[in-house]
Formats: sequence, C-alpha cells, structure tokens
Amino acid sequence: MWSRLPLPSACWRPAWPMRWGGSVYFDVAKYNKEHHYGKLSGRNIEELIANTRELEGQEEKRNAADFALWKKAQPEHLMRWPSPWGPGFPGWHLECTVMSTKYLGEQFDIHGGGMDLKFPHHECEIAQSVGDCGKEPAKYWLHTNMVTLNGQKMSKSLGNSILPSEFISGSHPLLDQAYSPMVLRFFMLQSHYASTLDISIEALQAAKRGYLKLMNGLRVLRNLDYQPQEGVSVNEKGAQQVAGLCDNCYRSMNDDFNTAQTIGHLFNLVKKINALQTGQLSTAELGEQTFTRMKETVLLFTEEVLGLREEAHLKPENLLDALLDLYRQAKEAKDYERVDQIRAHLRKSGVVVKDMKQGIDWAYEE
RNA sequence: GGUCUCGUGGCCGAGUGGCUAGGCAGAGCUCUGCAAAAGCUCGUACAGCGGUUCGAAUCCGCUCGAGACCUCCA
Repeated sequence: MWSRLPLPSACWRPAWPMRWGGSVYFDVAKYNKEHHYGKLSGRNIEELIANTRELEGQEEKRNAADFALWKKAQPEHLMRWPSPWGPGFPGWHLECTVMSTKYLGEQFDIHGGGMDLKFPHHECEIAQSVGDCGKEPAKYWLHTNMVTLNGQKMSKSLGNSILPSEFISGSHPLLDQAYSPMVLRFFMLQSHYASTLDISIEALQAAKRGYLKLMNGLRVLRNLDYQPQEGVSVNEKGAQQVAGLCDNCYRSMNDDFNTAQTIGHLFNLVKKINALQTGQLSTAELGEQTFTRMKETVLLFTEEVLGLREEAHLKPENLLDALLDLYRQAKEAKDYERVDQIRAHLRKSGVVVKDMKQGIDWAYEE
C-alpha cells in the first residue's frame, strides 16, 4: 500500500523532523516554539515533559514528547519499505496523515475518532500537517466517548468485551438475544456522541422496543395522505405545535449533533402520526402544508439524517405457512372461491400451490 | 501523583440559571366481540454538604463515587 502513496520525503519539510540512525522523529519542542502542541487536548508541552516517565526504547528521541515519523525496520520486521533513510515503515501518526492527505486533501472538514485518540495521536497529526503544508488537517474534530458495559469499561482482561458481530449474532454469554445493527444504531443515537454510553441488557431491550415503535410510526406515516374534510378547519395551535417539532429536529441536530434530542422530537411527532392513523386527529386539522412538512421532516430525519431504516423482521416462510393453512381450510370447506383467491395472491409472489395426495406444498413458479 | 470528564426518577438518557425532553418498565382511563395497537393521565428525578442568586439539576467550593488521558503498540 505504501508504495502507492506519496512517501514522506515529499511530505516533510526540514523544519521539524530530525533524523537519528535509520529513524526520523518529529521534534515537538522545536515545533512548539511556533505553534501550540497540545491545543486540541488542552495540554502544554512543559507539563508533558515533566510528567513523563523514563521508558525503554526511547533513547533515540531528544525528549519524550517526540514521536516517530519513520521507523527503521529491524531485520525481523515484516513491514518494510525503501526510503531515503533505509528500509523502514511509517510511524502510526504518519499513516493517517498520508492517507488522509492522499484521499481527502491537505485539509478536510471533519476528522472523527474516539476521545482516547485525542492525545497524542491527533495532536501529532496536527503537528505533522502544519509542519508539512502549514495547514491543520481538519476543520472540526469530532471525538466520541467510550462505551461501558454494565458500568464497567470493556476490556479483554475483564472478559466483558463484546464484538459488534457478537451483538448482531447474539452469541455472547452476556447477551440475552441478538441485537440487529439498526437497534444498535438507535441505541447509540439515543445518547450524545461525546457522552459515555453504558450497555446493559435492560438498556438494549428498551432500545429495541423504542426502535420498533419508531419504525411502526414510519410505516404508518408512509401510508398517510392529506385528506381535506368539509367543515373542518385548521387547528392553529395544533399545527403550530407540529411545525415547532419539525423546527426542533433541525435545531437539535445543528446543536453539535444532538441526536438524542432529535429522537425525542421524532417520538413526539410519532404520537401525532399514530393519532392521525386512529382518527384521533385528522390531517385536515393539521392543514395540508403542516402535514406535508411533517411527513417530509420525519422521513428525512429518521432515514437520511439518523440512518434508521426498517429492517425486515418478517419471516416469509411463516407467512407462507399461514396462507397455506388457510388454503387447506378453504379446500376442506369446499370454499373454492377463497381457494382461487389465495392461489392468485401467492402467484403474485411467484409461488404456486401444489395439491398432492400427500398434502399441500408449494413451489416457485417456473 | 498531574490534567480532564462525568454522577439526572425503577432502567437508559437529553437538558447548563426560571419554560413538558424522549424511550423502556409500572399504574389508571378511552377505544374494543376477544386480544393487540393507539391516544390521554400519573410518578413530581437531578450524588452529598455548603455558598452565590429573587430563583440552580444548570454557576462556585468542598466531600464521596465512576471513568479517560498522562508510556509502548496500533
């Protein structure tokens, strides 16, 4: 991969790197004379150096805050590429900088990552980019907080770490069932990205039901259309309330991606949608403009902005079994009109019913 | 030890000085052949102590508790 990327020689100006043996380090102290190393995580270099302990393998650095740009490959090292300093491999921070520069340019809009990467990794990325081209790599940094499990940090040593794939399959002793990707997404969006999120069975179950409630609302909404009614005028207060909820969706997302609050507003709108379905509220009371706006807003925020979509939960086999059961009953009752009806319905899905001596089965229509 | 974050009702989780967050669970009501769904109503929460203020979950201080980073590897 590295052979296809612009290699460091083009990337580094001689201002801050310093060479040592076959490795190259970034001189943080020197950089800090002109720029603030630590601006992202609110640190200053004096404290960093004062608080650092002596560790092995750091003899090559001028001081502990320096970081490797290019590391000399030891003979047994598998990763190795040629460079002006001999065979080696890029430092961790440089990998990211070179890749993002190649694919996103010298400066891009948003750089995400867990808050554990804020220091030192992202500070180093900033220093490298500024050192190289004078620009900070990202306009905005978006740091997500950590996830805990039953109030404890997930870690391998505690034996409480669960892989994403294990959530989805449900194959983990700490899980009571499988949780689909959309349920997990909903679960995470219910908290702010910068807050810690605690995973527990109770919380996951609650999220699953909440997600299904939202999806049911969406399904109802898709089938709703504006119906004018004679003698029914727009309820201004109610319409304003709905319009306000639509505004709030935008407002909360614009407020540092407050997805939790946005979901809250969406649920308030789902209440209105359900009331419309059961006739406790009419679209005429809402007014065409407000109704249309509500429909567009809810679909936009749920599906496009939050990325929450309906997952197919229905098992076609079960539905087919149910229909064949009705078919069998109709046949026994000699209700041939109904029998033909069921056959016609199934044929629409490419399924033909097979009446055999041994019983009833089905096949794909050929 | 240093720097920083957090502690909200049974559970999860928004909210940063006065205005209903929301979801799940629970109770009651309406609707209903039964059941479900849905709607309405309810619990009056902000770790503890003290302070600032007309007023604090929200600001300040202290205490207790939880967590992150401060070093390597990625």
